[in-house]
Amino acid sequence: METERTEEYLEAIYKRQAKETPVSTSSLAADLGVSQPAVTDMLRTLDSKGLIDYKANKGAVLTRSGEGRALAVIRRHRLWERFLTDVLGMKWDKVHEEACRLEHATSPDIEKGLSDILGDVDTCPHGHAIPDESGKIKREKTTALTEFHPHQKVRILAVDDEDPKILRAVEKMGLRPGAIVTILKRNKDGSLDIEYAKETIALDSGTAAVLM
Amino acid sequence: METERTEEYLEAIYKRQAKETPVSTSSLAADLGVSQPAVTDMLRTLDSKGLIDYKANKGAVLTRSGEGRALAVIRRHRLWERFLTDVLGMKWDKVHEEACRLEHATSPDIEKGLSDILGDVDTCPHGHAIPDESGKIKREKTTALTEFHPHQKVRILAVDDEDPKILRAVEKMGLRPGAIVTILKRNKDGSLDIEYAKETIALDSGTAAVLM
DNA sequence: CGACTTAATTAAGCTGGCTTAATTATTGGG
DNA sequence: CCCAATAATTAAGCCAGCTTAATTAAGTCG
Repeated sequence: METERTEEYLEAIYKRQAKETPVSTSSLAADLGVSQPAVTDMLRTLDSKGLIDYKANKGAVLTRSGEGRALAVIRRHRLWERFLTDVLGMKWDKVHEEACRLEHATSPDIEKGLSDILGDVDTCPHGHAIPDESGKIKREKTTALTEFHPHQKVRILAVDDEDPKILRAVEKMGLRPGAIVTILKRNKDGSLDIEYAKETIALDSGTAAVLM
Repeated sequence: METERTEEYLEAIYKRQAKETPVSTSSLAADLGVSQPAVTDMLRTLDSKGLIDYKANKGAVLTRSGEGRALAVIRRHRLWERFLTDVLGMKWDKVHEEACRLEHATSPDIEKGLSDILGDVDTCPHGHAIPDESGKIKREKTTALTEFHPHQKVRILAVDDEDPKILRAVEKMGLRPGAIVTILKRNKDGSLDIEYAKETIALDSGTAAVLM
C-alpha cells in the first residue's frame, strides 16, 4: 500500500523535475529535510514499486504511474489550499503547511466534493495550476521576474515559494497572481525595481526570483 | 511530539471508558485491531507521557491531560463528519472513516474555521455531542433501545456504531437521530418490535442495541 | 592524467509500532 | 481453597524510515 511518505517523495520529485532531470539524491534530501542515505533508500523502494526509474549515482525520474500519483497528490493539495482560503478564510501564507497534512487524508470522494463546492477554480491561491481529475495539468509559466528586462510589462501568475515570510511580503506589496508590473531596473545582485499600481517597488533578489 | 497513533489510542480509550473503567488491554486490542502486546506497549508509553494512568494487569484510565487530548481529537472528528455531510453532501455511512483520517491533520486554525462555517452544530451526524473548544462535552444518553419496555415512547438521540451497513439500514427505516419511536415488544434474542411513523418495524438485536 | 572536491552509496544501528509464541497473573466455579 | 480458563505481560523479532560514519564514484581543474 501507498504510504504517506511515499506521496511526499513523489511530490518532491515531481517538483524537482521541473528544474532538474533526473533528480539528484542531494536535492531531494535538501527538499525533504532528511539525510542523503535516507533518500537513496527510498528511491530504491520507489523504483521497485515502479513509481520512478532510478539508477545508482544517476538520479531518479518519475515513471508514468509515479507521475500520476504525484499529480493526484498535488491536485488534492491545491484543492485544499483553495478550500482553506476561499471557504475557511485562512491567509494564503498559512495554507500550504495545512494542505501538506490534509492531502494525505483525502479520499476520491472528498476530492470530488471539494472540487464541486469550489466551482471552477483552476489554480491554488499562489497561482499554480490544479491538475484535473485525470491528472492533466496546464503547463505553467516558469520565467521568473528576474529574467525580464527594463520596460517589459509582466503579468505575475504565481509565487513559486511557500515560505510564509515571503508570501506575507508579497501580499503586502499587493503582488497577488494576476498583477501586472513593469520592470524598471535589474540590479547585479538579482534585486529588481518594478512599477506596480503607479508605485515603484524595490524587490530583493529572493522575492524577485520566486515571482513568475 | 504527539503521534497520530497516540491520538487514536487516546480516542479509543476515551470511548471505552464510557462502558468500562479502567479499560482493559484486550478491549483496546479488539477496538484498534492490533494484538494485545502492542497495546501493553503503547499503554506504557502513554503512561510515561502522563496521558493515562496505567498499572500492569489493571488497565488504563485517562489522566486529565489525556482526556483533554482525546476530546480535542473527538471534536475534530465530529466537526469533520458534520462538514462532510452538511457541506460536501456525503452520506452519513461514509463520513466516519474519512473523519478518522482528517482528524489527525487538523490544526487549531482549521478546527476554528470549520466550527465557524458550520454554525451552531452540537452533534455529529450520528447524534453524538461535539465537545466545545475547551473540551467540555454534554453528557450523552447511554440507554440503548433494548433497555426500554413496551409502550414506552423513546426519542432516538444517536446511533452508537459507525458500521456503514448498520447506518444504511437505520437510514432506510428513517430512524435518524430525533426520531421518536414506541416500543411494542421485546424479544428474548434482543431484537425488538417498534412503531415509528405509524409503521411497525422489526429491529434485529444488533441494530436495536446501537440505537440510543 | 592525477589529485581533490563533491555527490552518492554502503554499513551499522536506532525508534515506533507491530507480530507470534511463551510465560505469568487473575479470576470464577466446584 | 485450588484449578482451569482467560487476560496480560515478557521475549524475540520484523519493517519502515531515519541517523551518522565510512567508503566509493563522479566530475573538475591544473
